[in-house]
Amino acid sequence: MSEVIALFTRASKLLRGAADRAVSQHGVRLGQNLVLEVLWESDGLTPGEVAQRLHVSTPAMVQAATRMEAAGLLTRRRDPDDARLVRLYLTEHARSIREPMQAARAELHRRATARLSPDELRHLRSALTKIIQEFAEDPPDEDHAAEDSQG
Amino acid sequence: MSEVIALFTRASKLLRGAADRAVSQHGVRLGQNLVLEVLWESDGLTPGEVAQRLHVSTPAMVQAATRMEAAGLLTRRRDPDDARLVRLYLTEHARSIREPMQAARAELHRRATARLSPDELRHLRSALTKIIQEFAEDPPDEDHAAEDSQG
DNA sequence: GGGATGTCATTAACTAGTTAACGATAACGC
DNA sequence: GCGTTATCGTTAACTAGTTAATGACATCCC
Repeated sequence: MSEVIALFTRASKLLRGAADRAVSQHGVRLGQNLVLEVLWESDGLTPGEVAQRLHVSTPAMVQAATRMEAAGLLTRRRDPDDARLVRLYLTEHARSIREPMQAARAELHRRATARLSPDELRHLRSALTKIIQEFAEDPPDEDHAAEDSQG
Repeated sequence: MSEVIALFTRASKLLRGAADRAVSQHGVRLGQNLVLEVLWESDGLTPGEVAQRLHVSTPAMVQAATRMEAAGLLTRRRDPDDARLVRLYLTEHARSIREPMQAARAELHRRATARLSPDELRHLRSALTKIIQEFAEDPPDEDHAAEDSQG
């Protein structure tokens, strides 16, 4: 049908597949690397906090944590001050793969934008941001925002 | 991180959620409407054929067919000429919701592109097509292609 | 015509997400 | 201090996708 949403779906799936293959080389599954990226920045978050940052439900994060625990990527520890809370701590191994994983992410980004001119890339970011704004209640994650700044 | 891939993922998820809510009103789940759209056009395809058109695996389509059969949306019938094949036929009910479902899809499209100028929309389609070309072995579904023709 | 090969759908086991229900623990009100 | 309420993580049941293994049926070739 070649309409925007169909193109979007297709591109999204292809990107997802490429990302999965990329991170799999380091024994990590797609989605797990997003958790890693959050915890590399701030270790010891709770499942709920990570879920919120990744825009997924808490149960999804709990299940991911269980798998990642089994894979030796993180450990759960009860918060000593509030026994309702669980805190997620990365293992030494998870910290050790930070560099190569980030290199893989950079390479994926390079490839995704390979056929786009800087101008097209700027347009794309702008369009994506507008779509996000249309559908999100929360504003679209303005770390150092993409708005119209041609970073 | 506000980089293109992150924006992409976020937009994709939001679009997916909006699409799910839209089709749910008609008792259909996300993904099922894609199957419906294929079968509305050509009823009686095999699971493998539908899977190929939707770029999903055959088992995924088989499972979707099972759920859709349980939901009264389609029936399976063995091909009389080749007993390996199963053919999927829509029920009367599935055919009856074609119009409202397509209206919902149009509305979703309208909303997704609400904040984009025609020029931005054209840029977006072009960029998405280029990303698809970068990652797909198959060319990106050229029904009446989006390439650079400013339809 | 009958055995090797190919082509289907299906099942199994998995990742990954959802909502709803549950259970433990804090925190608040009195 | 103790019951109610709120806040966590977890589990359960589901949709939706993947790859790998099965099994039924065609086809090819001899």
